[in-house]
Amino acid sequence: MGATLKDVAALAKVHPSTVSRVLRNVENLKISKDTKERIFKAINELNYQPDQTARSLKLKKSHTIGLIIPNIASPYFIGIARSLDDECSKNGYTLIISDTHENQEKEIKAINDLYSRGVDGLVIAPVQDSDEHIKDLINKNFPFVLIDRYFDKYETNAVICNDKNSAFNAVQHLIDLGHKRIGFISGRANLYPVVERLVGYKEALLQNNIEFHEELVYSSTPTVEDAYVSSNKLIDLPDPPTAIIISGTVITLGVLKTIIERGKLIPEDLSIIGYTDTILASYFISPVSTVSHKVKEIGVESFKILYEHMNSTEGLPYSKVVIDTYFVDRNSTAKANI
Amino acid sequence: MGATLKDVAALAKVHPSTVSRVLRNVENLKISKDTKERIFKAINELNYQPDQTARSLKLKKSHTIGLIIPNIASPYFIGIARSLDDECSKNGYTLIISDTHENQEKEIKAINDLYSRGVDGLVIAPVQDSDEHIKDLINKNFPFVLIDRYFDKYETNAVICNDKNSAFNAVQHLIDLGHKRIGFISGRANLYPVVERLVGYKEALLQNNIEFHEELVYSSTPTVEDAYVSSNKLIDLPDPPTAIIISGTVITLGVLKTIIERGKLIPEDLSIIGYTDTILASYFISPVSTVSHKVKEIGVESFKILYEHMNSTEGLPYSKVVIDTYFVDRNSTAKANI
DNA sequence: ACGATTGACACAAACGATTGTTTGATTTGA
DNA sequence: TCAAATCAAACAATCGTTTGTGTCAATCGT
Repeated sequence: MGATLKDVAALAKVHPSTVSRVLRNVENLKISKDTKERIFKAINELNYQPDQTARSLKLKKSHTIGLIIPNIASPYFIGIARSLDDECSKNGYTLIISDTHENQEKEIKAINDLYSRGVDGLVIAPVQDSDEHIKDLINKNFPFVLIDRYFDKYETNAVICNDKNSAFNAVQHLIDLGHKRIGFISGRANLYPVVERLVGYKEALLQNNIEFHEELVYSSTPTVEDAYVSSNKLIDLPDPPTAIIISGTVITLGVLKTIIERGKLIPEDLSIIGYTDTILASYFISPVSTVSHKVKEIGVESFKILYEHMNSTEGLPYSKVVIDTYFVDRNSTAKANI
Repeated sequence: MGATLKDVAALAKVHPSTVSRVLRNVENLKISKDTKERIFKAINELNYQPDQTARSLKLKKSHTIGLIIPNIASPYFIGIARSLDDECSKNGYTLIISDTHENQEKEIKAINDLYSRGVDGLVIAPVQDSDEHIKDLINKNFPFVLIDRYFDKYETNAVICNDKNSAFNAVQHLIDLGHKRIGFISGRANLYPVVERLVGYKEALLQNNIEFHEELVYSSTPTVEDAYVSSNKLIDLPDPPTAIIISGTVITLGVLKTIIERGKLIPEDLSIIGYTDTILASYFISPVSTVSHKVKEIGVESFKILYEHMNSTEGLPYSKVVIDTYFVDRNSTAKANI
């Protein structure tokens, strides 16, 4: 395609290695001013741009990192992607985003693909249907950090949210308003955040001497349709919940659909607290109070950790960062009317 | 990192070139079964994965394409990205997404970065503040396709939407309902789709003998805040519009904010038609009828065109594909009450 | 004034693959 | 039976950089 180092060198009548050193501004470099000028002139004239592929091959560094997320359409993950992308740009890295569609095979393929493409590190929100490939990465000593989701059985870098706490607080908030029958609807049950939130949910009940009822808890695929079905079942219960915790943006939409159809008023008939991160939550048919995540921080922290691990040969200890959540009140909760 | 061709070759006691040929399954290849088996065994044993960087360097093909979009948080562009990503996966390409934040400099940087990283082609939704860099790509004869936005002054590959028509139809729809004062709020005025939509808007008015009023048209930055300001100005007009065409998702949110605050009812007090592509539009405070885009087709078509241009040395003619839009009625328009 | 330093660059070997060309061995054909 | 054809695999150059090591002249110190 374009001009190469050799072309530049030929035009400037020097050796390619000299051009390379001038370009990289190697330390303790002794090159005459005249030569430098000739080189820069040649570079301009030929509009030379270094071939990053060749550099990567030689340097064994691509200045590229991969982000593997289950759903590129989710505002939550996109927020993280954007933040991570910003950090990358600032530091001269290029980000490659891979969408696994919450599919374990695609995730494994993506990891292999990116690895073999020579990314320097990986940020992964794993599907969590299996974990052998994660173990592989650990064994290879390849730099990566898990986000949002975590495997208790492995020690890895991770940036996760305070899910247990946030759920505990949300439930406590509802209990304080007099609610006793509190529903919990979420996406896939095996996901770390869902597990943790459920733990927080149960702990809050326990601490307030409220019995846990299995029938108030629904997990499903993260689709509007499934959430619609789940929420309808909840409402159809003989003794339906007076409040619902909703785990996930898409799930929230499904629940809203039910609520509209059933003519329920929020928060008069039903209090809801969602987990979602988007300005859109304010514009929902009925605005939803949410437990929100500092998505920006997740991106920043994961880059920071990854950066350290990419640029150190010694076995750095793993970092596990827990990011706090915050509650955004949009008046979708009210006192239980008993 | 991992094992190389050489390692495999050594273990299998053959020459690296043999391993390479066996792996790529070169045509007319004569290799004894025994040797092949030894090679595959070695590959498995060493868990060999070819170094794509080295391949790219040698083959001058990276099987990578770049997508440059102004806003990765926009449901519209994410839809395109997802579709394009799917096409890429299907065809063994990796997609690198670059977010320009609607910033011209970042776009230029992104193009240079991706080019120098050796992507085989580019899909670009340009910021359209300048176009010299687009001309550069043309001169370099580098494969790329413009999406959503287009430069009338250059002939390039492009996949764009039928914006003039869609706006014409939307306005006609409103006129048919008896509306005469129809507002138009959009993001940046210099963007191709905005320009086209405005043309369609004006044509519809003209054809129905309705005078065009400058004060009914607002363009701004694509932010909730600006759209909020614009829509307030529209409503504060001595003779305010009875219907509004809203160009863009974020702009729609700003208008909705105004409408809620001012206590207007949709569609009783005000008819609105939005341009946005997302299931979310159904869940807005007031669902918005929209002109929607076949985002999936945009991804598919742009990949198809790009693929052809990447894999042909002869100067292929440029393709310009126009994708039709479709109207989704969510009852946000009603007869003008005069 | 003469060896030692240093300045300014050139040389050449990598990095890990691909591929046109050779080489030696085996088989074929007449 | 022996040259020609075919088979199976090795050799070596190359992609565009980077970087350790040479080299040769000019300058330095004493």
